[in-house]
Amino acid sequence: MKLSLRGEYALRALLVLGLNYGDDVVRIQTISDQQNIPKKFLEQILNDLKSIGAVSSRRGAVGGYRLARPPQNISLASVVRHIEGALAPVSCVSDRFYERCTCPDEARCPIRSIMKGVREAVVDIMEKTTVADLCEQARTLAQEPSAALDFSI
Amino acid sequence: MKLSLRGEYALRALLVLGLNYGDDVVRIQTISDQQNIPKKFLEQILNDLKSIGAVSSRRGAVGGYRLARPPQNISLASVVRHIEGALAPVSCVSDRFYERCTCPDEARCPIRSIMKGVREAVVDIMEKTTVADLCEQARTLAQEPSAALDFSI
DNA sequence: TTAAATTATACTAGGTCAATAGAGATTGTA
DNA sequence: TACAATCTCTATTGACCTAGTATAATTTAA
Repeated sequence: MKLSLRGEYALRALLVLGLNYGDDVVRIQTISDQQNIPKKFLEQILNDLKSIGAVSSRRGAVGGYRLARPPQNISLASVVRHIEGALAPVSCVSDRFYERCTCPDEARCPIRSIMKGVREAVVDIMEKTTVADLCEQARTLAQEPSAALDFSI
Repeated sequence: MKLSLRGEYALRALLVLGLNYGDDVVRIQTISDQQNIPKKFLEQILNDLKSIGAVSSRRGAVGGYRLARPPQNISLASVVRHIEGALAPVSCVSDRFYERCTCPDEARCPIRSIMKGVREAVVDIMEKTTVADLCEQARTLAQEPSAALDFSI
């Protein structure tokens, strides 16, 4: 049920780009340093994010990456789906990655009906959360005195 | 974000055993046939489920498996956690499989706070759903005329 | 022209997944 | 007792995936 490191890195990179939205491009090296992500690996990931139009890049001496769309327009669901595949725990309840499973009768499978619920809960959150929400949350947390954080959940 | 086949098979096997709860033991072969699960693979899985006290077995000529506890006492969460590991999408929000991640400041990580929500939603469902619920749902769906199923969701 | 950056492709070590294989232990029954 | 049916246990396999690393090419500003 876990996200790969690749997916996690993608979100963290988008967060950095989101916080710099409107400014100049951000170098891979900068993101790599700030977020402790191996640079060469990050290159691949950012390049990959171009194909869904989440980021765009400028090459050359003062090159780097920026968000290709406003941050409130990039949902976590779209990013994770592209990098990880289905959000659903089993592919027989996935909307865009549907695959028939080997159970005797899909329509009467009780596991399937439970998993539909799980999928819906996950999709709900990931679909409505955007890079803009991440940025807003980051700014809020940054102002919080560190003492208060110890008591959160 | 997906369950492995191993985990799916485990749930399907438990469903069969749940539907036979109170009766005699069920042979691996029977479960394998009913659910289209490779027999040798299923052997491993069932054996594994013994270690969390979900099932027990009888060896020998009329051997087989049965639930070791009442079905309402076996949560999907306990099974999936044992077979797959964390229910959380990132290990820094996992309760029993916690691992620090590489982000610069965990306490102020906005991705983390979103993922906490995802984890909670998943855990909520998986924790409160038991093998008994699967069985009940299976019986309900079995009575449903097939025409009605086409219109579900 | 040079340095700094992205782009592209290929490679790799290690791990996981989904089995399969085969020998062994246990038990009911003829 | 012999035997057949069953679970038990360990090992192995091939395919694929993960998390990178390596290298060379291309683009661009100064």
